[in-house]
Amino acid sequence: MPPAPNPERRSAQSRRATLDATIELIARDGYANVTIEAIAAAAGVSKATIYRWWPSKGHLALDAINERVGQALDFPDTGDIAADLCAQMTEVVGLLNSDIGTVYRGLIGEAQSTPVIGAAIRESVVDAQTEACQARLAKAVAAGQLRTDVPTRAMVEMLIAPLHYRMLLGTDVLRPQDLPDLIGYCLDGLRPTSG
Amino acid sequence: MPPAPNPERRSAQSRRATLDATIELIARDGYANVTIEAIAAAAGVSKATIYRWWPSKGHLALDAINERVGQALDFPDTGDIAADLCAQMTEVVGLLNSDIGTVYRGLIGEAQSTPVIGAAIRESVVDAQTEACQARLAKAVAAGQLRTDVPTRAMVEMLIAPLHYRMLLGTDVLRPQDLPDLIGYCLDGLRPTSG
Amino acid sequence: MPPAPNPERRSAQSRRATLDATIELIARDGYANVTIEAIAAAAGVSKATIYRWWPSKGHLALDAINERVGQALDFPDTGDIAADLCAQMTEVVGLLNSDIGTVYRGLIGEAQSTPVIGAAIRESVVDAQTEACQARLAKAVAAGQLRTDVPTRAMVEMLIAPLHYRMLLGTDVLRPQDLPDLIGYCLDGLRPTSG
Amino acid sequence: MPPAPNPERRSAQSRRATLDATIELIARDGYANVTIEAIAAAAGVSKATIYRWWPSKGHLALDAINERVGQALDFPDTGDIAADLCAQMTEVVGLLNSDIGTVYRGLIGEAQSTPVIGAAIRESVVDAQTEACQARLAKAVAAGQLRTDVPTRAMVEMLIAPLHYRMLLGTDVLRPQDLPDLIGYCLDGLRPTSG
DNA sequence: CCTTAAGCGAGACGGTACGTCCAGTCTTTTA
DNA sequence: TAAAAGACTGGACGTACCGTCTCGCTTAAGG
Repeated sequence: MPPAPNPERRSAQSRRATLDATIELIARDGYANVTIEAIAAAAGVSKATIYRWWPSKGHLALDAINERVGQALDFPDTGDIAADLCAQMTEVVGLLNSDIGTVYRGLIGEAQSTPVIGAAIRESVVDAQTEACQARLAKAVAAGQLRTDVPTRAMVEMLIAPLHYRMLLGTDVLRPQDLPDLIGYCLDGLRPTSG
Repeated sequence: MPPAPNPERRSAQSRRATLDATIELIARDGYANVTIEAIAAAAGVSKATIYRWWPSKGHLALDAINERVGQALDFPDTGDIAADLCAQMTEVVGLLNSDIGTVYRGLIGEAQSTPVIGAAIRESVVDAQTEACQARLAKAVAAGQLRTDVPTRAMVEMLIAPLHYRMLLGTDVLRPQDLPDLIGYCLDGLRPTSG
Repeated sequence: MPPAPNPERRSAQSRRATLDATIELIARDGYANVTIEAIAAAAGVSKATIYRWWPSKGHLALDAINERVGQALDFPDTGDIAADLCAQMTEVVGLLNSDIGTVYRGLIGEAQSTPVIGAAIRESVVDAQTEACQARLAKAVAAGQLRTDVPTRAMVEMLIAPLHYRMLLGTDVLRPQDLPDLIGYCLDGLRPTSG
Repeated sequence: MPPAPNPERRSAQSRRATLDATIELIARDGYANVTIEAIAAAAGVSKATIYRWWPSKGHLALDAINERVGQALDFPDTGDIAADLCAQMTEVVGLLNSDIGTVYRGLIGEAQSTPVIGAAIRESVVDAQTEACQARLAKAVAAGQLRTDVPTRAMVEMLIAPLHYRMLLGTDVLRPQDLPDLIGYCLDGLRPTSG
């Protein structure tokens, strides 16, 4: 095992170039068709430098995504749960239809054979989003806008799963304008019965 | 290009051994960690024979799945749409939790970087299932049990997407006993408003 | 450990091209400056093929030499020991001043840090030459032309060592016309004392 | 090109540690198996410091040898040429059988592919020894103990070459007790013919 | 005393080659 | 004539050093 490198001496420029090249190449050629060597060449960086800071292509790609998305994608709270969900999910759909989305798709592909990557995706992406969404839904439940007998986690999955399904298995990408209907159908089943 | 081989002279035994080894190895080691060479060795078959009959690991794995699942998984029609959906989806969940599921997961992973495989999965697996489900839902719509203003395709996705989401991104596999609730929440939003 | 390859199926053409490229490149660039990758590229052969048949650059280079020199370099026997030695050693000097000599030098260099190569050189080159020379000298001893109290092995080294010394440590290569004097000085000390 | 470093400010301690580590590591692992990085680590010195003062591993190793051997190894002059040669060469053999010898062997190996090192070895080691030996032999010639028609340079090579030959190509190291015979055979051919 | 300029350790960097592995093609032999 | 066996080219893998570089730290000299 090599001694852990010292992050303080890390070259910011190499880091930047590597992360950028990662996203650019994966967006162009597809996750599995991109090699670490190609990333190194495109970034003008040596392979050793990449391996010094990232243990695998998966970790590198995930890092690249997280860095781009930041801690963004917070849920608004206007009181109108349908509108708020729609606003936030529209942003998500925008991301998924961008280069980031292509990288994300590839990463989920990788995760099917590399459990470590699956765990890392959950930890740094999925869980954060899920919890934020659950929080917003919980407020709606408290406000009497949603049923109390459905766990918010189940609600989240009902809303989010179709996005992933379309991205991973569909031909046509999910368009932002499809969101209101989709959300509507879900909420219809999640509202308290008036009787 | 070599002349297309004559399927009539094909060795049934080699085919069997190859398909079986494919599923066994992928179930054990994960899709991406299995090489064609390993499959050939495990099946006691030569690499050339595999390449003669399948253009890629993806096509081979897909073939192996289809052969196991057959044209099964038809939807029953007892008149009770919730019960019928639950019965069929229980079978699907059973498959996804078996070796077949592992191969299917890996295949969807592959599809993220190999569009041909994505198309092949849709053609031979997804579309058939979707259409069968749509047909059963259409009957329920006609019987006045479901709303007429929601496309059956959208209904199908609401039901099926969470299964895939859990399989591809979850830690805990979806258990059969979770199905009734899941289906219930969906149908609650899909039933005609009584007023 | 990979299964031993089957020599009968070996590609004669790849073997030829590899051995030729080895000698050519080493003669041009010097032993240590030649990489296996460069040999592979120059020979139009893949690295894997080289590693399949030779365990290291040293073994490859030694093979290349042996193949060129063959079992040649036998000692003549005209009855005149001085003339016979001179004739044979002239041939040796010719070889050492050719491409083969450059490879041989490099190989001896390698042997200084890689005992396996040293042993292989001795086994396939040095010992054969030494024994042939000893045999010729033994005849001269039996014929009363050389002292009986000096081991033939010591005689061989007295004759052969200066060639190596000049090759490995000298600036000016040893010229064929220097041989008669060199041999003469040695034999002067090795003839029976007439008194 | 960086400005030449100022030797007056050089750290004597770093120099010592580097030279010692060089000999120790090469004696243990063999010349070619020792990296500059390993020397730096073993000496507790940074790579840059080594590169600041020595242009290559070869120059470093040669420096290490010279520093150990000093200007020693002068030829005695008791009047008995055989005894004097034997005395001095015994010392040489002692050195060659020590750690220094291992380094020297490796260095000669390096010289086969790096002409600069060959020249440096000749300049700082071989030539000095040769000249000293020639000087002693010249005295013997003048004293009528050796032939006048053989260049002293040729005499030196006859004596010295077998030592190198054994060191570079032999299995068994040359033992000190072998020296008298070896020298005897040579001198037998180099003495004036009494008739 | 205080600054400055060098040598120094540490170690990150762009490269190059390593020896291994597998993809996908091809040839030879067996049934 | 399909299939088994397996050698072949090609190319990426992840590792190890190369020789260069930039960083702070120490240390001695000169103002």
